[in-house]
Amino acid sequence: MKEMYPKNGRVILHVDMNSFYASVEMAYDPTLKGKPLAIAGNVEERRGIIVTCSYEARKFGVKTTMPLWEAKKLCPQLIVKSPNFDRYRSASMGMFEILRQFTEQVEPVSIDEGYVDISECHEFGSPIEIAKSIQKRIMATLDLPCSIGIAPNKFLAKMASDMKKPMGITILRKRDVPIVLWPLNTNEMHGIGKKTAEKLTTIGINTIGELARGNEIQLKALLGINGTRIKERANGIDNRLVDPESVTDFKSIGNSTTLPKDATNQQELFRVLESLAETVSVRLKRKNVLASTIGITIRFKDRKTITRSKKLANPINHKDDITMVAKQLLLKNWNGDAVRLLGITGYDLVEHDLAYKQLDLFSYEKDAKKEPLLKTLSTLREKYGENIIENAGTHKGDPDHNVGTETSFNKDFLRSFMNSNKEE
DNA sequence: TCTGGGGTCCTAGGACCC
DNA sequence: TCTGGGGTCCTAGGACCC
Repeated sequence: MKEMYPKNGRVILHVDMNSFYASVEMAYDPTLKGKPLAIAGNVEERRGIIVTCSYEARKFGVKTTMPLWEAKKLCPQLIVKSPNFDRYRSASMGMFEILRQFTEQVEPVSIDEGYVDISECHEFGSPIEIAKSIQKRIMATLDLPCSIGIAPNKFLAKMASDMKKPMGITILRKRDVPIVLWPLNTNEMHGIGKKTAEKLTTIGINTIGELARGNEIQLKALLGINGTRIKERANGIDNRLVDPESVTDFKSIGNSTTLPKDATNQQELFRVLESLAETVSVRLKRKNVLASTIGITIRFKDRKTITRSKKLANPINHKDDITMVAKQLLLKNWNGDAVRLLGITGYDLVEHDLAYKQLDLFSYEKDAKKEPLLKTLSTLREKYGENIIENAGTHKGDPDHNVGTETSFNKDFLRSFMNSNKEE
């Protein structure tokens, strides 16, 4: 083992659940096992696509992202189920709990995959033995299959876990890279999609091997920093650490929906925004954060998609506030064309406690010119009740009307506050 | 009957400030 | 009189992944 993994070398596992949603459904209802099963969004409507499918369904050519009608044409006996995210989330939690039985150095990257740094994990045997134990334990307790890649870094572990499915274990050492990775096309590489692969062909690079030997200046000119990065990866180099904390600092929370049919009616679009805002609000609150930037996504009939966002002076997470900003963004940027999809996303997330701590600091601020803008609408609501904002807005010239004279903040503040979160 | 919904990271231009 | 250079913030879009 010492020879296999040099003293300072790391040992990273990438654990990848096999056709996760479908497997969870099969674990939940074993009569589904061995049958062609697909999980699809919008099953009742015609906009549904395949999210995941069982290996039995794949034999018929059914693939992820394929429209549902097409999948049914390929496989008429296909069993189709709507996703049940609560079920998947709890299976996912079970899976990560098992990984943490070996080490705390676990980094979830999505609901069904994660990295594990087992470099310091000596009491459970060799890397291969650990991978086997993980696989067995996940199968025994959750009835779910997974594939595991073992490598000296994240990139190689990820590439390795993809090589044998289902229930595979693959070791990919750095010295295996020329034989195993270099013959593959660049688009087989994690991090290279259609567009990048196309760009690479314009400078005569088609395989990972050609990329590994590619001209760095040329790659950088073509792809920016990513050019340098993918060349390194093609050479088996990747120094990113396994970071167990990365799950907790999420950057955005959003919700979007493809409308049952394209819409041009403003009231209809407004109602959709209200419902999206509600979901975003609930999710923000569940994670105990507020959003300082609200963005909307509009996809038109022709699939052209635009995003528009507004940075707010004050972080929010109340559904009415999110709705207000989203509606303004829509009014300002919608040209009346038929809309296919609408979405709302909150960015620049601030922890609830932090936002309130800032409030306390600023509640001593008396100088109106220094506008204590860190106060939040939600905070005001909590202190002064649900109607404060609307009332303050309606009672022109007397924003204090419903606040009471004893309150610590002044009209100037409220006015500047209203302005900062309203027009423009 | 084409093509969902959840994200992350990077780039680039303009505003603004010193 | 005819105009630099750097840094940061904000916004929009694109590529990629599951």
